[in-house]
Amino acid sequence: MLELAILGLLQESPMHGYELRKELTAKLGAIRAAISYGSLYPTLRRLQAAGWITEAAETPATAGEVPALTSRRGRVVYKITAEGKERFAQLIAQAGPETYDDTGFGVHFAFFSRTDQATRLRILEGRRRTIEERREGLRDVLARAAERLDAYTLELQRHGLDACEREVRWLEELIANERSGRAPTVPGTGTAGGRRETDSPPPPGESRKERP
Amino acid sequence: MLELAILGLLQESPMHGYELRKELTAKLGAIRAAISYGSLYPTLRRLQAAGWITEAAETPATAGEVPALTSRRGRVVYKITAEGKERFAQLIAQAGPETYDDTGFGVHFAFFSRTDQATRLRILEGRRRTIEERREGLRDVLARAAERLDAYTLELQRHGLDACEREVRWLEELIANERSGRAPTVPGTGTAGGRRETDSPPPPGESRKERP
DNA sequence: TTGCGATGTATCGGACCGATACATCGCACG
DNA sequence: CGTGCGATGTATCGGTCCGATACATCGCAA
Repeated sequence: MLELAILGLLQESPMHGYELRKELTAKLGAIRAAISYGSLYPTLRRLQAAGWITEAAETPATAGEVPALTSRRGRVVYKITAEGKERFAQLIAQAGPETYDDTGFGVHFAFFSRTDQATRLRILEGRRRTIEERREGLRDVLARAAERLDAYTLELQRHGLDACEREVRWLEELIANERSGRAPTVPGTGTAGGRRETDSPPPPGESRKERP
Repeated sequence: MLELAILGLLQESPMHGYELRKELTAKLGAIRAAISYGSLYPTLRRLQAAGWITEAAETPATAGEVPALTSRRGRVVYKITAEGKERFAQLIAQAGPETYDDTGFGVHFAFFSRTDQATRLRILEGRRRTIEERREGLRDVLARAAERLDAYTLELQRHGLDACEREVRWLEELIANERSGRAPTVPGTGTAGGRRETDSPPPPGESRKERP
């Protein structure tokens, strides 16, 4: 999963580790706390060994103002390679069971703008299936084993069941949206504090400008 | 976390691994998929080495009907020891940062009926704090960095924000309930199919009988 | 009779986390 | 003027947990 996320982010622009972590946290903040360096750096090394990313020289472009005072240690900037882009495309298109668990789905969803519509639909439906099964499991426990469990455990199940039902409804909307045209605008979610309408989402085919 | 859950379950009755996994899945189904044997068995061994659980002979009580046909291999039944109960009490009472993440909180909450009220309150408030911070982070991203993110990523954040707001409300109710008396009855959740009122939860002070 | 699904125990490699260490930079406060 | 602290930045280590896999028994239905 980390591999996919890193490849996806580096496709937007080259970055060094610290920056990568911040972007990762911003992009995936809804699904996981914050990626650990203990995972990040080893993964970067692994990706580099596989030839999917390379180290790029620290750009002196914006650093013109600041002179390279002493010697400028550290700051390893990574960029994605052509093979890396292929790898990303392959990872993003294939959907295994791990694509439907909380983290896996979140990461895939976060890169939906780089995913073709058929795959998006497949993933959304797979996720729905997964959540529906979890929901049924919770209903079973609540209906059949309620007397064996204490009040707190039951309350936990109820809260979980509620979350499942909400997520299924959310997915239904996204799926309907996906089928009937473009743009992930879910009408139900209009209270997010910030303004909506901020950006007019691009039509389904993502704008492919690879020029730097 | 697994350690805590196992100790908690074995306190209710002795079990073998397979059974333990099923009970674990039933009790924690709302927060995590299903515990892996690759975690369960090594943990059991660790707990046994520490002296917190012991192997118990297969009870021949209910097996009176069925004769021990060949030789009855396998089926290692574990039971908790006095030291194990102490360990459980210690783990359940202390609250570190890991007590407030999704899994940690879920496990602690699932054993709230074995937790004293002061600790329950402390944990609920800590969890609320954690979720509030997550919520603020998401709001910040949605308010300040919205133009940098694509429509799908934004939708993900909105969904996450919504989940945070719901959980905070849920926690508020639980906290209010906890303060003002007993029983985790959250009025909002009254549609769970099963009957409530099934068990009258014991008054706040748990019954402390350590005699074996 | 045979074969399949549930029960049951077990290991191995790999992913990811939390703690920790260490170095530089800018700036606020004394 | 210095000095110390918070942000930036790279890196490793031990430990927890997962997913795949292997293997054996039991009851039952085709």
